[in-house]
Amino acid sequence: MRDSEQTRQLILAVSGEEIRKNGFQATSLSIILDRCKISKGALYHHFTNKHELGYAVIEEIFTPMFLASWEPAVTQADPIQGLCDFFHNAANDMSCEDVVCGCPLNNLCLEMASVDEGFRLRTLMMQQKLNTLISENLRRVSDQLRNNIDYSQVAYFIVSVFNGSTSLSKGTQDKALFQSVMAELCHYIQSLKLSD
Amino acid sequence: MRDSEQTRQLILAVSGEEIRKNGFQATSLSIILDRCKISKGALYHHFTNKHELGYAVIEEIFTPMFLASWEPAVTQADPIQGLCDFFHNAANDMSCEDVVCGCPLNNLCLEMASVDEGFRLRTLMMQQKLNTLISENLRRVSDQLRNNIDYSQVAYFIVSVFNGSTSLSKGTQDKALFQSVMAELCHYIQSLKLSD
DNA sequence: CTTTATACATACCAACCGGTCGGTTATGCT
DNA sequence: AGCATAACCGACCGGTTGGTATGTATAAAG
Repeated sequence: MRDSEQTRQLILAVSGEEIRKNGFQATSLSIILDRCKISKGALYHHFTNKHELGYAVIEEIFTPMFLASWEPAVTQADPIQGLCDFFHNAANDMSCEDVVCGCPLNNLCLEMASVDEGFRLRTLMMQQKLNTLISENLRRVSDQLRNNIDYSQVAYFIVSVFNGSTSLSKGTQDKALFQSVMAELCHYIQSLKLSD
Repeated sequence: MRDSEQTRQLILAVSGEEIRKNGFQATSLSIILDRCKISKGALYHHFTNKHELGYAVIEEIFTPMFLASWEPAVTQADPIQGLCDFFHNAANDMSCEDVVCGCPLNNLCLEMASVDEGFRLRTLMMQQKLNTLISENLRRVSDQLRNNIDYSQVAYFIVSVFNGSTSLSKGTQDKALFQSVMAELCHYIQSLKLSD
C-alpha cells in the first residue's frame, strides 16, 4: 500500500525527537502530525494510544541508540581506556543541543517512571541491559584490575555519574562543567586498575 | 485580613508536593486549588501566573530544603566522614516515596531548564550555591587530602553521582541499587584522603 | 471486474488547560 | 461609622488535549 512501515518509522523518528526535546507529557500529538504531514487517523492506525507510541519510541528508537553508544566503548580490548575515550569524546563532541536536551532516556525515566508502570518497566530493562554490558566487559579484564571490585556496583556508579552530570550540564547549560565531571570520572575509572 | 501569608505558604507547600510528584507542566492548577480549598482568584491574587508560582516554589521550598539537607554534612569537623554518613543515611532512611519521586530539584531542572530561562537560572544558582558549599568545606580540610584535587570538579562529581543515582533508583524503584551506588560513592570520597 | 482488507483522511467530541474578570467579603485606617 | 483596599470567589473564555466514529482511497487477491 502506501508503504505502511515507512510511515510508522517516520512517526517514531519524529516522536523521538519531540519527546527528547519536550518530554513525553508535554509533547502533543498535533505537532507530531504536523511535522509528519499525516492525519490523526494515520497515527491512531499505527498506535492504539499515546502511551503505546511512547513505549515504541523507547524500545525502537531510544534503547538501541543508547546501547549502541556505549557498546563500542566497552567491547574493545581495553574497556577502561575505551570508556575514558568515550567520556572524553562525549564531553568534546557534544553539541549544544545535546547539552540542552540531555540523555533522552534519562529524562523519560525521571518524568514517567513514577507515573506509568509501562515506562518504568522499559526503563528498568534498559538499565539492566546497560549494566550487564558494562559490568561483564569490566569483569573480562579483571586480571588487570583491583581485587575487591563489585562490578555491578561500579557499573551502576559509572552510569549514575554520566546521567547525573548530563542533567547538571543541562540545567546549567555549561559544557565545561560536563567536561570537568567527565575528567573526574576518567580519573575514577583509571583508579580501578592495578597501580603496582 | 484572612492571613494572606498563611494562604500563600499553603499554596507554596501544596504546589511543591504536587510538582515533586507530577513535574511542573503536568501539575494542574485545579488540583492545587482543590487541595488548598481556595479559588482560582485566590491563587492569581498571590501569583501572576503558573511560571511565577513555579519560581517561588523553587526559591522558597526546594532550594532551602536542598541546601539544608547537605549543609550539616559538610560543615562538621570531618566533611569526608560527614558526607559518607549523609549518603549512608540517605540510602537507608529514604522512604519508598522518596525513591519514587527522586530529587525534586533535579527533576525540575531536567524538565524545565530547556523550556524556560527562569527555571534554568534558578537551577543554575542552586547548583552553584551547593558546589560552593561542598568545595569550600572540602578545601577547609585540604591538609588531610591528596594534593592534586580540583575541589570544584570533585564537588560537581559528587553531586552528579548523587543526582544520577537518585534518577536511576527512581526509574528502577530499587532501593538496594541506590544503596549500592552510595556505597561506591563513599568509597570514592574516602579515596580523597591521604592514604599514607 | 469485483471483493476485501489495509491505510489513511476528516470531522468531531468531551475534558481539561491556564488565564481573565466582574463581583463580594473581610479587614485596617481614619 | 465610613471608606479604601487587600483577599478571595467563581463563572467564564479561547485554545488545546487525547481520543473516536465514520468515510474514502489504495492495492492486492480471486
